[in-house]
Amino acid sequence: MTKTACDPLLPRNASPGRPKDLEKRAAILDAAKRLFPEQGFDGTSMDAIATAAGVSKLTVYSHFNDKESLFIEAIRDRCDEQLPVSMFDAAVSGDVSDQLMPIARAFFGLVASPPSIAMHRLLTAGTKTSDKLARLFWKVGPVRAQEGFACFLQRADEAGKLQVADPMRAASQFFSLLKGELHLQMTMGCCEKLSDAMIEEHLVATVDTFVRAYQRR
Amino acid sequence: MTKTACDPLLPRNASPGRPKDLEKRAAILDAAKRLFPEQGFDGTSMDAIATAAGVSKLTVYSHFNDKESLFIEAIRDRCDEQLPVSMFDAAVSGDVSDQLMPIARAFFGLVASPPSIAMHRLLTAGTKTSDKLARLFWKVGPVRAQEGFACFLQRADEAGKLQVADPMRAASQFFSLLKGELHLQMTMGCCEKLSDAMIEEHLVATVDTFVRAYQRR
DNA sequence: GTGATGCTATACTGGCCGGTATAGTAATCA
DNA sequence: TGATTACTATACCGGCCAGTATAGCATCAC
Repeated sequence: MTKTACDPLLPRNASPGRPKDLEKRAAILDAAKRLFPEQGFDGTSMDAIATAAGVSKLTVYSHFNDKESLFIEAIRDRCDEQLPVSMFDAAVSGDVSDQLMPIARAFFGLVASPPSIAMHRLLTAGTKTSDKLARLFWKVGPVRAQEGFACFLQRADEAGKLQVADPMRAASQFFSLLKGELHLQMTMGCCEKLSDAMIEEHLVATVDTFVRAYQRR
Repeated sequence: MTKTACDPLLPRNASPGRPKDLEKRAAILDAAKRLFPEQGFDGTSMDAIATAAGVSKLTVYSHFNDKESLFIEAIRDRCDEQLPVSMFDAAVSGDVSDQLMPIARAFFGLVASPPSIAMHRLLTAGTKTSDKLARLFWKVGPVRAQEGFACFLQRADEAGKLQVADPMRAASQFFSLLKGELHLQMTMGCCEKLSDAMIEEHLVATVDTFVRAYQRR
């Protein structure tokens, strides 16, 4: 029997000619995901992206309609990647502070990472483009994390470890405290050194304050 | 007697020709202070500033060396203007929460104002130029406010109203809580509506949490 | 093979912008 | 009055960039 190269069960490639190279598309997207956060929207030229991807500029335009489309896809990808999968599904047991500390470390490590800082800058740049993105990011980023952590807090409340009337607000407060002035300094780029000891001290103080505010009374 | 126009007691105008028009300089600076926050550094052209100031572009360059110099002077001016003069000098008396609420309202009103948001965006833009500025802003802005509030907290501690072991950290935490996710949403530009009721609710919850964490025990 | 399409290289258009040049007018001093 | 300087208007330079055009080569389906 003749094994036709075009399996009718697979998604039919409508166009007869040479198919687009998906690896090139990925390379372009990778370059965009790296360059946009590094240099901003205005600061990143399509030529630079094409060069970084090892591809001609026209190829970039054949895969993506224009600069804005590419930007949006790149940022959306980054959001998905950085989303912590399941950080809050631990059962409530033992000392609450001991359970909060790893969560605090993970969250701070996430938002304080250079890609997250770069991301944050892009989203707060106030561009027309970044507005649509910000709404999208808000749903898949902060909101999802808050819901997960609020869930954990509710379980802690039910287990009698904490007293949390409004878990979503408490979760939001916890994350705000965690970011704190350190995160602000980082986004501004005027962070002196930020030793690990300082960070750990900050995390401990944050968990401490949070537990004092929401301890059972 | 002849009243010479050149009073030797006044600062001597070294140059013989026509003096620079200080009003024009002020107009340029005003335009820059308005346009830079609105449109960012890259997004604001020197032509636009000259036009907005009702002045020729060359006059702009005669008063300011280049775009970066103008940017720095404009932002520095804004920082000085928005600095809250003395917000924390109230004596500690009566219910602490009642004293914290006006501070919370004032601080939130300040950082949530459109000029502050625009300012914040500029400082976190990550430009080479904004780095120097951020350090400068850090001293005259957040640090000064934290010192003032930390002073208030220390007095509250000494009066037995609160129990604050580390006033500076507590002050930082209070401000972080106050900004919270609302401020983040604003800087991203995806704030839905933000009714006054929501804001007041947020402020009350913040003060409440803060007092619970730092109440005397 | 044939035809259709993807990719590359290069060059180009049109526009914006930072900064400069020129030439003329206005204001101030001696 | 004359010298000097500020200011305006306009034009220009050089550079960067988004996006397009052209022409040739590469790769796929049939």
